[in-house]
Amino acid sequence: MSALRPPPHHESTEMPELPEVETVCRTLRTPLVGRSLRTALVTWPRTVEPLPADTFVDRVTGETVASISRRAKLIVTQLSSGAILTTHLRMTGKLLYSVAGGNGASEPERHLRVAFQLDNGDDLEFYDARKFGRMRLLSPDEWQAVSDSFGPEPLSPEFTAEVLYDRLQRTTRQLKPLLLDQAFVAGIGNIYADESLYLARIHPLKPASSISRRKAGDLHGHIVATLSRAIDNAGTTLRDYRSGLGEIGTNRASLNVYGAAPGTVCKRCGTRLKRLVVGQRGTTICPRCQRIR
DNA sequence: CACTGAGCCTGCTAGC
DNA sequence: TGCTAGCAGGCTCAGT
Repeated sequence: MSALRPPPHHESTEMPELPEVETVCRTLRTPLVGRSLRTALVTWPRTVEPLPADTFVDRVTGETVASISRRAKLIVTQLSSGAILTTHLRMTGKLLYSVAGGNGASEPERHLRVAFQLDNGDDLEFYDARKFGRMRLLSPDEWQAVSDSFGPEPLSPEFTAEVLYDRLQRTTRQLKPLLLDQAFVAGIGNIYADESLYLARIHPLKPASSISRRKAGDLHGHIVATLSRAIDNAGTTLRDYRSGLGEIGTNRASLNVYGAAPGTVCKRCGTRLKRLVVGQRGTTICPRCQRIR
């Protein structure tokens, strides 16, 4: 048993969350809308399941991209036939536009899972080292059901402090796993959950229903501000994340706790940050600013 | 209902 | 230097 040995430090990797996915959508919109898909190639069939790869290819070939938008962490590509192509990057997925001939931002070819050639000769390529990412082709009804399964968009007008407070009142679940639950609020992942809780000075294990109206207001403000700032900075790149054009995001400099090296101290009070596991996910807090009670 | 753990995957790294 | 065990994590599903 080596339980007494200090846990090894693994450099954190970012996973695309709302700001990163939003950035991918924005960068792909201009080059992609109006283009048609001349060919499609699936090199890892599970990426497009439950459809068989050949069915996916048949259905998508010849389609034209009508629009690109984001819902939760999904890139939503509306196709001219009415079908909807959703892309979830999960951990290491990258959806990259690459100009004819050029390799998709020098990604290793062995990580290519799905590729589309466009009618102008350019390519749209889905790379994913870990193979957790998914592309799904849905009917409008299926898409509606998926979209309805998500909670409110945190940057939409409907997500007010009062709405958040009301939703928090209805459950005793721990705050952090709740924020990560896409049915509670859409698009938040490990980075922005930790950052928002830190800024609002709330312990990640606090029961949701114990949050006061005032604290809920703080949390709401910090969620909105944190996500907005990250979008302004084109997302957070620690290692893998890239925009649709292969660019890194610069939001890393704005992070307070996520990915902090061991020994890092709180910017507010100088206390050594603490790493814990909440809901099976690495979590960094300031033990002084974020008290259970 | 709230929570836990397994499974999906492979790149990376600590530790030998 | 070279090898390997184990960690990283969004999401789904099964079990308590």
